[in-house]
Amino acid sequence: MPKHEVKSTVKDEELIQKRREQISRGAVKLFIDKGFHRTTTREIAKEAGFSIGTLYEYIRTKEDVLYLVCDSIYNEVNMRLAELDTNDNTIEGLRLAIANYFEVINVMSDEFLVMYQESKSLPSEALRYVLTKELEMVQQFETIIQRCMEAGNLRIGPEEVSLAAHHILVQGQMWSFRRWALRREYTLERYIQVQTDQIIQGLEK
Amino acid sequence: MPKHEVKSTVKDEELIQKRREQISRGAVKLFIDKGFHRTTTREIAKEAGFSIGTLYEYIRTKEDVLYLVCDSIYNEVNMRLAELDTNDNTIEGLRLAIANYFEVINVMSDEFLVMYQESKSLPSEALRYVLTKELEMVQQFETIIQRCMEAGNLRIGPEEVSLAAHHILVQGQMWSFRRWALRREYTLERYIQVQTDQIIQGLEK
Amino acid sequence: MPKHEVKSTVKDEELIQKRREQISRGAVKLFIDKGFHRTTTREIAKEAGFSIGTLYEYIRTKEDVLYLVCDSIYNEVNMRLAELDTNDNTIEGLRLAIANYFEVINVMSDEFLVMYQESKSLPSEALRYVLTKELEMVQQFETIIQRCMEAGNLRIGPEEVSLAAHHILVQGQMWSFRRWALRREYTLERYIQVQTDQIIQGLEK
Amino acid sequence: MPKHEVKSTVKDEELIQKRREQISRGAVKLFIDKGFHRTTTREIAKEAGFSIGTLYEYIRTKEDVLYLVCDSIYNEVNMRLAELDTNDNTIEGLRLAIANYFEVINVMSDEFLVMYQESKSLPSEALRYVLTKELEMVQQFETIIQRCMEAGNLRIGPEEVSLAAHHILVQGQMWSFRRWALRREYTLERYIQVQTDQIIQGLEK
DNA sequence: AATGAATGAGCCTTCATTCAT
DNA sequence: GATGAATGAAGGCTCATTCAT
Repeated sequence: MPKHEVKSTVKDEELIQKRREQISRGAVKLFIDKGFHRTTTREIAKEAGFSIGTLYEYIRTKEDVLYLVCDSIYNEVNMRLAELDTNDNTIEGLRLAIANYFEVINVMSDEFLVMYQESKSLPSEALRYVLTKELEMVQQFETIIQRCMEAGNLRIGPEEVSLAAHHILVQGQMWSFRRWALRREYTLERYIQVQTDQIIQGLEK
Repeated sequence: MPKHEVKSTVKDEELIQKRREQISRGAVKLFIDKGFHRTTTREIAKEAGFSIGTLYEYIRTKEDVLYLVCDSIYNEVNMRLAELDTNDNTIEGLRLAIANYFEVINVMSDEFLVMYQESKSLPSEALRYVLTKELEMVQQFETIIQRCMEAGNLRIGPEEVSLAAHHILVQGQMWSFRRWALRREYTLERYIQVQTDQIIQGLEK
Repeated sequence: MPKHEVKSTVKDEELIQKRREQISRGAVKLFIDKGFHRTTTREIAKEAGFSIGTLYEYIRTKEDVLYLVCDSIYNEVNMRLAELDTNDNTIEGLRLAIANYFEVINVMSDEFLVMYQESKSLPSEALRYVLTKELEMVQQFETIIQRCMEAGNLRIGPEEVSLAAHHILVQGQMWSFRRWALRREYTLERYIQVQTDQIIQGLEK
Repeated sequence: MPKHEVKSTVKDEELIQKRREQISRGAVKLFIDKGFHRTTTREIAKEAGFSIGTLYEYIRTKEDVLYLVCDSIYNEVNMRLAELDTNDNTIEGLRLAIANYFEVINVMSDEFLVMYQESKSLPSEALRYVLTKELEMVQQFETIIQRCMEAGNLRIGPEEVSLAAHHILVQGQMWSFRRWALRREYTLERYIQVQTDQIIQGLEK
C-alpha cells in the first residue's frame, strides 16, 4: 500500500520534513495530555513553534496531524526494532526480540497509548495505511518465529504463527494500556521475564 | 469505592432508572458508529426517544452519558459472567470460565471497543470508578485461579496470579480490538481453544 | 419548479417564518451596504436581533440567507405588481402596468441592485429557482402584451412578445442600475413617461 | 478625471505594462469562473504565470487587480468601437454603430458580465474612474445621435439624447446579462435587427 | 416532567499581505 | 526583480448547555 499523502503548499521537500517533525513532536505531547479531540489546531501550532497559518502550510486538515503522529510513531518503533534485530534463529533470539520490543514500548508508552486510542479518528484511507503498518510489525515477529520453526527450535502448527505474533504484540501493548494496574505490581524487568517465559512456553507445547 | 453519582433534577428514582437505560442503549449505538466526540447530545436525545431538554433532566454533562454507557456495559458483562460461574475449582472450571468470558466479549464486541477507546474521556473521578469495575473483573479471575491453586490443580507462584488474570482479560479484549486481523484467520471456537490451551499451559509450568 | 428548501432545526413553522423575515430584512440592509461577501454571518445575526447560534437554527449556510433575501424581494415585487394589475387589454392598461413596475423598482431600488449583483453567488439549485421567479415576471408582461395583441390594440409579431417583455424588465432595472447617471437628469415621472412612450411606440410599428 | 493609479515597486515602465497585462488576462478568466471574491491572489499569480511575491510587485491590493481587469476591458471595448467608427451622420451610420457595439458585447460577453457584477467591489476612487469610462461610452453614442440630429436625420428633444444613449448601452448589456433567457430564442443577428429597429423607431417619433 | 428555542464560546480553516533571501 | 515561506486576523459554523413555557 502506498504511503498516505499529506498535501502541502510548500515546495521545499526538506523543509516539509523538518516542519512536520516539529508538528508531530509537539502534537504527541498534547494528544497524550488531552487527547486528539480536545487539542486545538492553535495549540498544535504553538507547541510546534509557529503560527496557525504556517501549520496549515504543511497539513490540510487536523486529521493530517493525527496521521503524521501515528506515522512517526510507527516509524520510530520499526526503526528501533530493526536496529536490534539479531537475525538469528534460536529461541534465545526470539526471547531477545520480545524483550527489545517490550523495552521500546516502555520508552514510548505514551505514544502507544495515543496511537491506539486515537487512530480510529483517522479518515478511512489513512486508517487503512496505519493498519498496514501494524501488520508489518506482526510480520516482523512472524518471520522470527518462522525462522525458529524452520531451524527446528520451535514446534507449533503453521496456522498458529500469526496468532502467536499478534499475541506478542498485544502482550506488549498491555504494558502500555494497563500500566495503571501493572506498574503497581511489576517492574519492567520482571514483566518481561514472566511474559516471555509464558509466551515461549506457549509456543513449545 | 462508592458508585460515581450522576445528578438528576427528577425525583422518581424508578423513572430515572428507566430513562437512563434508554439513554445508555441509544448512546452505545451512536458511540459505536461515530465515537464519543463525534456524537452530539442532540443525537443522543433523539436516539433515546426524547427531547434534548429531557435528556438534561437525567444527566448534567455529556460525560455523564459516557459514564452511564461504561457502567451499563460493565454491569452487563459482570452479570453474564456471574450467571455462568460454575464455582468449582478444577482446571476444567477455569477453562469454562475463560470460554464464557470470550463468548461474552464476542457478543459485546462493539461495546468493549467503545468502552476501551472512550473511557479516557471520562472525568477523573468517573474514570477511577470505571477502573475499579475493571479490577473487579480481574479479581473474579484471580479468585478462580486461586481456588484452582488451593485445590492443587495449578502450580504457579502467588505473585503471578494477578498477572495471569490480567493476561486472560487482555487475551479476551484482543478478540475485540484486533478483529480486523483475527477474524480473517480464526473462528471464535478455534480462537477460544488455542488461547485457552496456551493460557492454561502457561499456568502449569 | 419546487421552491428551494432551506433546512431549519426549529419545528414551529410560524416562528420560522417570523425569524426568516427578520433575517431577510436585516440582511438586505447589510448587503446593500457592503455586499454579500463583505457581510459576516455575525453581522447578519446581530442586525436580525439575535445570536449567531440562533441564526443557524433557521439557516444552514450563509448562502441560504442570500436565497432568503432574493426570494423575499421577488415575492414582494410580485405581490405589489399583482395588487395593481388592472387586467384590462388596452394600451392604457399596458402603460399603467409599466408605470407600476417602474414605481415598484424605484421604491425597491436597493433591493433590486443587491439581487442582480449577488444572485450569482447562490448555489446552483437556488440560482435556478430564482431565475424561474425572474421568468415569472417576464411572463406577467408577456401575458399583458398578448392580451393587447389579441384585442387588436397592438401589432407585433408573436415571436417578439417575449423580447418585448424582457425589454420592459430591463428598462426598469436600468432605473436601478444606472441611477448614478440617470437621477442627475431625470425624475422618476419623466423617466416613466419617456420610457413608456418609447416602449409602446416600439410595439406599434 | 485622471487615471486611477496603481502603485508598483518596479521601475521599468515597460515591464510593468507587460506584467499587468498578464495579470489582467489571467484574472478575467478566473473572475468569469468564480467571481472576484472567490478567486484568491495565489490563483491570480499562478494563472498569470508567476509567484505570489511577484504579483505584489505590480499591485498593492487585490482590488487593484479588479481595477486592472475593468480598465483593460473598457480599453478593449473602446478600441474596438473606435476602430469601426464610420464617423458619418446618417441613420445608417447610427444603425451600424449599434450593430458594432452589440457584436463587441457578444464577443466579450463574459468580460462584460464580470465587470458589471464585480465593479461594485472597487474602492470608491477606482469605482469613480471606471464610471467615467462608462460615461465615455455613453458620450460616444450621444455624439453619434447628436450628429444625426444636427444633420436633420433624427427628430428627438435634446434632453432625450443622453437617455437614448444609455438606452442603447443597456440594450447591449441585456444581451450579456440575460443570455440565459435570450439565447434560447434569438440569434445575435436577429437580436441586433429587432433591437436596432426598435431603438431607431423610438428615436424618430 | 417535558419541551425546544436561544445562547455564545470556541473550533477549524482560509487567504491577503509581508519580507528575508 | 523574483521567490515563496510565514503571519494572524477574521470568517463560517457547531454544539453543549440553559431556561422560560
